[in-house]
This record gives sequence, C-alpha cells and structure tokens, in this order.
Amino acid sequence: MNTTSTFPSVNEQMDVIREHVVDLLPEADLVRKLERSIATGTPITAKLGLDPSRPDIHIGHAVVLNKLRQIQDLGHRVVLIIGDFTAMIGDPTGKSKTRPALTLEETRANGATYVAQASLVLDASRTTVVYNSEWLDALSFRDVIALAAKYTVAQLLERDDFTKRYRGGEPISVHEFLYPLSQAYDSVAIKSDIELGGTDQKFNLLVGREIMRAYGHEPQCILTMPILEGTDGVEKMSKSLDNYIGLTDTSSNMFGKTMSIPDTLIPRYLTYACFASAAEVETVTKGLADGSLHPRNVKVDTAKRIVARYHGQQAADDAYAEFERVFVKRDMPDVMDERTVPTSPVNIVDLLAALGFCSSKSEARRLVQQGGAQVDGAKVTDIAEMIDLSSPRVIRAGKLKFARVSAKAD
RNA sequence: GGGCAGGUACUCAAGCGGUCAACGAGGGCAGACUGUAAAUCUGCUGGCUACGCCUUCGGAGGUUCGAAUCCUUCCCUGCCCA
Repeated sequence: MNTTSTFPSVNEQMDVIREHVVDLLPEADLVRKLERSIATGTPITAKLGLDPSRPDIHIGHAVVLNKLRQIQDLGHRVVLIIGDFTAMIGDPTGKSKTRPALTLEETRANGATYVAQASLVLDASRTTVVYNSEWLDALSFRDVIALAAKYTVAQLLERDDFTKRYRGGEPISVHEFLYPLSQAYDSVAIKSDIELGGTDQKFNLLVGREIMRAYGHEPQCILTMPILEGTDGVEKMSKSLDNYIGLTDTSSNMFGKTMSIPDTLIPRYLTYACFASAAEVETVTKGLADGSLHPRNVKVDTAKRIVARYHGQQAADDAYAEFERVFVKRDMPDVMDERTVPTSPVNIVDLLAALGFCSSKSEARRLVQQGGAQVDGAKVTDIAEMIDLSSPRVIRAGKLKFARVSAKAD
C-alpha cells in the first residue's frame, strides 16, 4: 500500500468532513488523528451503528451515509455495526413496538438487506460489516457490571429523553440505561476513530468516548448529522410514520414524494438529500424569499437531483415527464403495476380491497363514496358497481395508487 | 411491604349502569381549491355476508334484563412512605 501521498492534506480533509455537520467533537482530536493517519499511511476508522429490526433505508438515513461516503472518498474506512445483539433480545418491557425480538436468521437477513441498500451510497471496497453479538455475547454478567460501573446514573440522566421521561413520571427500564453502554462498548471493540449518527444519537456517541477512555483506548470523535424531516415536513422521516422516501423507491415515487414536501423544506432537502453546497443553498433560499424563484420549479429541480442520485439522470428526466403527464395534464401514468384478479365482472369495492389499495372493504366503500375511485379515468361512486375486466382497465385509488388490472387469463 | 393515582380506538383525551363503535382534539384518508406545497372548506376515520350483525374501552371472572361504566381478582405504570 502506498503511504503518505494517499490522503489529502489535513485541512482539505477537515473541510470536507465539516461540511453540513451539526457537531464535530472535538475537532482538535480529529486533526490529530488525521495527522497521524497521513504520517503512518493508515486510514482512520469511521463507525456507524445500525438497527437491524428496521432494515429499510430512506433518504433520511442517507444523510449520514453520504457523510460516510465522503470520508471514504478521502481514503478512510467504514465499519458498519449491525446491532443484532440488542435486536435479538428485543425490548423486555414490551412497550416499545420498535424493538421486536428477532431471531438470528432475521438479524442476518435484515443486516444483509441493510448493507445492500447502504451500498447504494457507500463504497463497498472500503466498508466492513460486523455484528455486535460477536463481542457482546461473550461478555459475562461480571463484565457487564464492570462496564456499568464506569458510568453513573446522573450521567445517563443527562440524556434528554431520559430526563423528560424521568420528570414526567414515565417508566425507564434499567436495560434502557444499558443500551448506550453497549453501544459504547461497540466502539471499544472496533477501536473506532470517529462515530457518526443523527443528532438524536449525540448522547450515545459521547458515552462512547467516556467508555473508550475508561477501557484505556483513545476516545473516538463524534460527528452528528441533522435528522431529516419526512415528507410531511414536521416529523422526522421514518417508515412507521409513512413519511419517508425509500432508497429503493421507484423513480416516479421518489419524484412524487419529493414534490409533496412543504416548500419550507426545500433548502433542507437540497442540503441534506442532495448535498448541495452551502453557497448554492444560500442562493436558492434567497431566491425563494424574494420571489425570483418559484418554489415549484426549485422543488422539481430538487426532486430530479434526488432521483438522479439513486436511479440516474435518465430516470430522473423520465420521472419528471411522467409527473407532468399524470399530475399536471391529469393523464394516465406511462408505467404502472400490472395486476390480475381471479374473476371478471367484480364489484368495485371488492376489487379495491383485493388489490390492496384499501386495507378493508369498509375503507374501500368509503373511498368510492367519496369519489376517490376511478376506472379508466372515470369516477366510480356507486359501491354496487360491477367492473368488467375481460380487457385490462386502469384502476385508480386516491391520487397516488394506480394499477392496470385484468381478470386472470388461466 | 404499605398508601395514593392511573391503564379507553393511531396518539392525546372525555365518558363513570342503558340514547356508546364510544364526545373532543391531533393525526390519517378522500373531495374542492392549488404547484401532488402551505393555508382554507367539506366528508370519512373498528370490521362484516350492512336499514342488521360481530369484535373493541389492561386480563380473567361476577352482579344486572343490560357494563367502558358496579364488584372480585390478577397484570402493568407513576408518585409518596418503608
């Protein structure tokens, strides 16, 4: 391996790493690590912990992944830690639906899915994937107590949500206190130089520093990225809130979802989903404020860039054309799911439910009665209407759901 | 271990023997208006073999013609005392 010339200068690296981050602590330590990295020709290790109970990645996660990619492009390496250990335990309180207990197979499968999606952003050649059960399973109860002895309850209560829940009289289980510690122990295990995460992870990342020090390691630096708001513009992007843009969403969906974000979010998306330069974002923000730029056009541009990032420029242009056709000219989409149903004349309500467009027949009934159902572009408002599917018809439910449906040929 | 306060639909939160599938708010969905934005307005928001039926108000029993509402017991949470 080549040595010192492999890496850009410390200043250049710091400029890249610092861009768009919320916290980078402590910068001086990172400078020192980078200097040593250059001197020894050794890449630094950047850590990211992943929760395998939710393997779907969206562009909110991609904010951190993009930053990791930048660090990789500087010549460094990334270690993805799949948190299979905690995922296998689940949440003993049974109160959190976000942490169902997974089997070993599930954590492996989800981990693989996660890595596959993360690879859309990361440079696989500089990425290592590890499972934290590897070392956490090996700890004895004695080890755990020794670990727990290195941190105090007062320190743990500094964490925002712990404080709030404690003050608000809400339950906090002991194992929840242990999670930050186990995550910190991961840092010890892989000797990370820097750990990345969303701003909501800041506390946990900092615990990693303390614990590393307590185990005689050089503490990691921490880097946090903002939590990107979901398409509703208020809540953080998440699968369970269904306000997310998935990395594997189709180009049209990706485009459409981006178009539905509130205007106020455009600069955020431009910055964190497109990694546009601060100068450009500044220009756009100004343009939007003084009216010289139309929000809709800026949003189109943003949507195109997001789609291009994951599907390529051609797909982005196509998605835009499609969007124009369907939502501006109110025409039919060019491509849509082809579906078949077993019987031919079929009741509209049964059809919508069978297609999965509505989760129950009652819901389908409501949709029809409220004028949200169309067949070949014509509204169907009678819940008793029978639809003839001997030839394919285009079924539309609400604004977004389309399918070309025919009766099963066999 | 003792005392007190609680556990209601996606969330918050009313209800305290029948008129309760359960007020209200938020969220969500649909429609109008738009730029698939925001704001606004309207309707809907447990399920079904629908003018009726079934399942829901922490769990299990019980009282009653009838319970989310009363009783017993169990589970869970918070606070205070030990």
